[in-house]
Amino acid sequence: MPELPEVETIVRDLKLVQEKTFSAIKVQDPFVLRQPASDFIHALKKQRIKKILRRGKAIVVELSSGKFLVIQVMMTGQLVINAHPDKHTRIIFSFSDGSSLLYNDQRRFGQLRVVKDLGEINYFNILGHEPFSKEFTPEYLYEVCQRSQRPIKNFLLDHTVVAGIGNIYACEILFRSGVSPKRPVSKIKKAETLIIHQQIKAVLDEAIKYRGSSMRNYRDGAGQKGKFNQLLSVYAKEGELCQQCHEPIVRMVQAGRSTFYCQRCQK
DNA sequence: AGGTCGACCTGGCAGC
DNA sequence: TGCTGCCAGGTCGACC
Repeated sequence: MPELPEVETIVRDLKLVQEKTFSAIKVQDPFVLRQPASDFIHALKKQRIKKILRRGKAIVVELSSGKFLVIQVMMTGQLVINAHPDKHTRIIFSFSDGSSLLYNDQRRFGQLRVVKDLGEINYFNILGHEPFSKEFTPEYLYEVCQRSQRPIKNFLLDHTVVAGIGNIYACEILFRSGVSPKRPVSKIKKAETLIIHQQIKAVLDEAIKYRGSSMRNYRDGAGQKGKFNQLLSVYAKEGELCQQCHEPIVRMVQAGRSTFYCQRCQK
């Protein structure tokens, strides 16, 4: 899905629908719901949106009933305000003031549901620290690294370790840190975890400022693409020359997913 | 028990 | 043009 910066951008854009009240919900494709459509509609109708926040890569909409609408957009989900429905529109939310919000999802991996308690969704129970929380310290990162032999790339993708980092930003963070994606985390020195910790925050923060990266499907709440692509150094740049040493960027597969890196700059 | 892999879906693109 | 195979931002459960 959209990773942390993209979901954060969507959540910020959704401030526009805060305080609005759902008047109608049209389920075009119940496949994306994790409960019967009638339950979903019933739980939302006439509810006012109190607050919208992000946890990991999930969007949490707090309703006036005290329940939560949870949206995981996964790879291709979009939430777009006041747009025209198309063939990928799965849910149409209408508000009492005449405005609307569409949930579009090409691949239908996304999931929506209304719950009383976030603990009903296991994702929230196992999620690690948020990168921008005070709990996410260099000491924490170093300590969890000691307990594993996995390559650092796979480790950064593990949302039970740290929430919100996906394939694009894991690659970029490691490039900026000068650390090879293959390095077993237990072999990473304390000074290096300090740099990686710093780069996690720096890369994600910068990507949020640029409203995320749009490789293919990602769009913000207004239906616009993110602009961080132009600042990517390695992701999807196989064969292009490293901006630092001019060696070609290499692609390899780790845990079934593409990793892009510079063999000379990342040790 | 930690870690990896395939499945879940649809569609775009490269190569033949 | 049309087919095949590969690839894609995530997550979970099965399996080693």
